Amino acid sequence: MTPLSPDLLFKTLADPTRRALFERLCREGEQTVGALTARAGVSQPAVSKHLGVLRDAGLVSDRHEGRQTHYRALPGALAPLLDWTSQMAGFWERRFDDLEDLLKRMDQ
Amino acid sequence: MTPLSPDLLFKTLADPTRRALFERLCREGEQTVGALTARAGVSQPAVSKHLGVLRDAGLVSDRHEGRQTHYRALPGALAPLLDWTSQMAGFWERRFDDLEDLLKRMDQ
DNA sequence: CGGACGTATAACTCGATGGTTATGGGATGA
DNA sequence: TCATCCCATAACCATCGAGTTATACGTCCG
Repeated sequence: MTPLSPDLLFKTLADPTRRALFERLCREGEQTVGALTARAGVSQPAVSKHLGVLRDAGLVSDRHEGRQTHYRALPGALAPLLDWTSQMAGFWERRFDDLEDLLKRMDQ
Repeated sequence: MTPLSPDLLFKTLADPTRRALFERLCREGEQTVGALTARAGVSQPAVSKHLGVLRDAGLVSDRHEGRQTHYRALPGALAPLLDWTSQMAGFWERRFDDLEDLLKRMDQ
C-alpha cells in the first residue's frame, strides 16, 4: 500500500524473465504458477523465486486455492515509475525554457 | 535515434549510482565528469564507466571541450519506458472492462 | 494411509557487474 | 619540453543474483 521508491521497481523489472512474467499477468490476468512456468523458459523454482521478488516489490499479489497459488498483477504499483519518468522529462522541459540553455543547444 | 527496447533502459537505470548521475544531469543540465565525480560518492573511473553505459543506452550525450568532457541528459530516450508502463496499466484497465473477469474479481 | 501433484525453500554454481587502483593519452600552460 | 590536469581504459577483485537440482511441505485422491 505504501508507495515504494523507484529503486526497488527498477531493480525488480530489470530482469527480462521477471518482467515477462509481470507482462503476462498484466495482459492475460490471474494465473497459477504452473501455467506461468509452462511458458517461462525456466524451471518452476526460478518462476517461484521471481514471483516472490515481484510480490516483495508490490507488483503482484498471490491467492492460495487448494494446492495451487494464483498470482495477479497490481499495476498500480507502477505509479512511482511513471512519476519518476515524467519528472525527469519535466526537468528537461523546464530547462528548455531557460533561454541561455536553449541557445547553447541550438548551436550544437 | 532509433528507439531502444525497454530492456536496456531498465537495466541501465537499475543501478542507483548510475540513475543518480542521470537525475543530476536532468535536474541541473550539462556537467563535466569532474563536477559529477565530486558528488558521486565513487571514484572518477567508476563515474566514467557509468556515463559510458548511459551513453550506450542513449540516455546521455557527450561533448568534448578541450581536455574535459561535458555530458547532458537526453530524456527523450525515456519514451519507451513511458510507453511500456502505460501499456501495462492499459492492459489492466481493459481487463477491467471484461465483464467475466470483473465478476471473477468481485466474488473474491 | 499412501502416493501423486503443486508450490516453496535450500544449497549450490557461475557469469555479470560495480567497485577499486594503476596507467595511458590528449590538452593546457609555465 | 615538461609537468600537470582531465578523462578514459586496463586489469583485477568481490559481491550479487539468476539459474540449477534436490528436497520439504501442504493438498488432493485412490
